[in-house]
Amino acid sequence: MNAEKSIILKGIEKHITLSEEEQKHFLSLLAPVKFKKKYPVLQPGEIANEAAFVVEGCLRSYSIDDNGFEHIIQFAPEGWWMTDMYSFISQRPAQLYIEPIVDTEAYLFSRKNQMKLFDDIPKFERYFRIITENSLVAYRQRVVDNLGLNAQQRYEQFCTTYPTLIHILPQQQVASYIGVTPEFLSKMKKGMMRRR
Amino acid sequence: MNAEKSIILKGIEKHITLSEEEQKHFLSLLAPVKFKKKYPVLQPGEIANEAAFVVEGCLRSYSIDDNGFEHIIQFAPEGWWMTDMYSFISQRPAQLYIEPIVDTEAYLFSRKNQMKLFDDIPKFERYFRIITENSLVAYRQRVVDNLGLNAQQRYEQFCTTYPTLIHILPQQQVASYIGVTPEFLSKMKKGMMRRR
DNA sequence: CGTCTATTTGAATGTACTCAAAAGCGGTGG
DNA sequence: CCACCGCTTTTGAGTACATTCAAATAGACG
Repeated sequence: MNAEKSIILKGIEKHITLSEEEQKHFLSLLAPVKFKKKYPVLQPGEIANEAAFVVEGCLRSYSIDDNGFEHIIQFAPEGWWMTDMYSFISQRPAQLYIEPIVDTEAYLFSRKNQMKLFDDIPKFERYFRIITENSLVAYRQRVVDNLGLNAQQRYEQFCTTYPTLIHILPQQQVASYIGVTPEFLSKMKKGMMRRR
Repeated sequence: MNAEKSIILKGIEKHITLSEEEQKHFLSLLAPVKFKKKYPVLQPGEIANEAAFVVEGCLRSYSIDDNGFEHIIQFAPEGWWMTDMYSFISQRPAQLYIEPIVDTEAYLFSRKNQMKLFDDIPKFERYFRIITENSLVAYRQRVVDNLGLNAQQRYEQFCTTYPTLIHILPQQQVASYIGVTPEFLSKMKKGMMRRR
C-alpha cells in the first residue's frame, strides 16, 4: 500500500470504518492511471464503465451545445471523484466529455466492481451514498445560483467556492463554468476593478 | 397496511427486496400528513428534519433571490421524495421554501429514523443511494440545460420532461422553473404558434 | 356577478453576446 | 537571447435575447 493510495482511504474513513482486510480489498479494485493534459478520458457516446478518483492534478467534465460552445459542468481536483454519473449508473452512452486540465493521476473504479463491492462489504454503500448526497447538494446549489444570480454574482460565488482553481484555470474555463463568454468575463473584471 | 402506503413500497421494491417484517417496520417510521395548498411545509432558516414522500398532490421547492424573485428548484408529484437535501443531510438551516401547489398528502420520514433504519436494515442504504444517484443525474441535466439551451429550448425540454405538469401548473411557475419571466414565456408561446 | 389573480400585449431598456481586431503572454527554436 | 508562433485576454462597436414596467384582457373562485 503506497502513500498515494492512502489519500482515498482517508476520505472514506471520514464516513465509514474499515478493517485492514477491507482496505486492502478495496484498494485491489482500483486501477492507477496517468492521463496527459487534454487526453480524452471520456467522450459522449462512450460508456462510463469507471469513475475516477483524482490523486494528483485535475479533471473537468463538459458538454458542447448546438452552437459548438463548451459548458463546464464540474471540476475534480485532488481528492474528488469524477465520472459521467448518468452513464456510470445506467451504463448507457455518456453525454459529457471528461478531460484533464493538467497532467493527472487517478484511480479508476469500475461500476462492475462497485456493484460487487456493495454486496461483499455493504458498508461501502454508505460511503457512496454520502458522497452522492454531497454531490447532489453541490449540483442543487449550482441550479439555485444559475437561476438567481447575475453573471457578476456567479463569478464572485465561483471565486469563494473555488479559491484555488481561480489562479490555476485559464479564464475561458471560468467563463465556461459560470455561463458567460470569455469576452464578457474580461469586461466584468475590468468593471469590478474600477469600482474600488 | 392501507392502499396508500403500498405506493411507497412499490417504489422501494424496484430496487431492494423486503420481508413482511421489514416492510412493516419501515412503514411504522412514516408519519402521514395532509397539507393544504400553499401551506409552508419548510422555510429557509428552519431545519429539514424530515423528507416527504408525496402520495397525492404535488410539492414544489423554490428559492427567493436578492430581488425577491422566486426560482423553482424542483417539483415533487405523486411517488416523488421532496426535502431540502442540504438541510436534511447536514441538519443545518434550510435554504429553500417547500410548499404544496395543490392540497397534498405525504409521508414524513425523519433523518433520525433514516439513520437508525440504515443501521437496522442496511438494505435501505441501497435504496436511498439509488434514488440519490437518480436525483443527482436530474440536477446535473438541469445544469447542462441551463448552460447550453436558450429559453425556447428550455421550455421545450420542460414540456417533454414534465408532460403532465405542463397542464396543471400556472404558467408563472413554469417560467420560474425554466428561468424566464412570465411575460417572456407568454411571448415565446405566441411566437411558437405563429411558426406552425 | 365582482374581485382577485394570471396572462397577454407593447414600448423602452439592459444585460450579455457577436464579431473583429489588437494586445499580452509563454514557450520554442534559431 | 531574442524573434516568432500560437493561444489567451482585452477592447470596442453593433446586436440580440430577455427583462422591466405599465396597462389591457382573460380566467378562476367565492
